[in-house]
Amino acid sequence: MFSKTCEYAIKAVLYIATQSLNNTRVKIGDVAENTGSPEAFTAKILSTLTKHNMLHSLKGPYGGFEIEEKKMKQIKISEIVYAIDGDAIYNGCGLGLDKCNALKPCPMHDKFVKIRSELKKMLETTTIHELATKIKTGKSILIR
Amino acid sequence: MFSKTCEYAIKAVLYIATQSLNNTRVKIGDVAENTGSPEAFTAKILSTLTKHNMLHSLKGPYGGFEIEEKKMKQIKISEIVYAIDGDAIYNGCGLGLDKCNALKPCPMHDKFVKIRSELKKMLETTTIHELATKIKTGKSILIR
DNA sequence: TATATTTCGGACAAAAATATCCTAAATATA
DNA sequence: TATATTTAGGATATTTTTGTCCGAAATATA
Repeated sequence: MFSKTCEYAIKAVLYIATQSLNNTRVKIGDVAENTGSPEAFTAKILSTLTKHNMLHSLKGPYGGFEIEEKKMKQIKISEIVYAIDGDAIYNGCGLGLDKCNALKPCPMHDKFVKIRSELKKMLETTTIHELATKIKTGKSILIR
Repeated sequence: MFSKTCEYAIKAVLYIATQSLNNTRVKIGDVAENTGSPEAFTAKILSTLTKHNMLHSLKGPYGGFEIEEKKMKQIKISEIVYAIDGDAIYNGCGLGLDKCNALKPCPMHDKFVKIRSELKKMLETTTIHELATKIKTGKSILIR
């Protein structure tokens, strides 16, 4: 569904968010350890997300990553997916046709549109805050 | 959603099916040309599908691939996907957790289960014959 | 039987995705 | 100011996916 990179990105953001809910800033090493992701690769991804203004980063001792509660409530999972994987999941043809639309549809077009619009809606209505809260209250996990 | 290999596989099967509806047996070159797929790679894929007993192949002059109308009506898109991509799309965790289930769910588990069960149902209720007919009647296309 | 045609299958190649390493830049603290 | 810590970013490496090539096997036809 998502690329590995995108899975890491979502998990990283959620881990940082849960820690930010406790006013704790986290280092890359912590993120990697608590999401089961490769550290150096995670660093790249966090850098990208920081540039996209989804995270706040601070260099130096006591530095790390954090995310304001206000932002957690604004940012939707769809935005992370879009920043990392682009719009293929939302707009690409399920059979890989260059052009595929209602006028010249691939044989699965209608069926795909239906599924994907639900996927899209789901991602666009799910906030970081909602998921981070699930983790904080022990209702779900990010690793194992 | 699907791997490139799987996209080629579905398109190839559908092309062969539309031709079989006209009692025409097709060669790999025809398949590649009419689905916009690389020929040698398509050959590999068709070989796999033949082994999975989804297609019938014949070597030699006037040989090629075909699929019985009876089979077109039996075989679902889900079977092609499973043969090529395995069950990750049906059972894998959306965030890539090794173990993710209702008891120890990732934060997106419930939402993913909902989407994926619809995707699964869609793939499991769509037959080759249904889609091949759409192509034959000009309602949809496999290329461009 | 000889030849041409076609799929089959193994080895190999290229491209893309995933992952590592290392140095620079920033910054808190002593 | 000197040092330790941490992110940023470029270069490089590894793995996986996608793709090619070529000879072998099968078979229709002359």
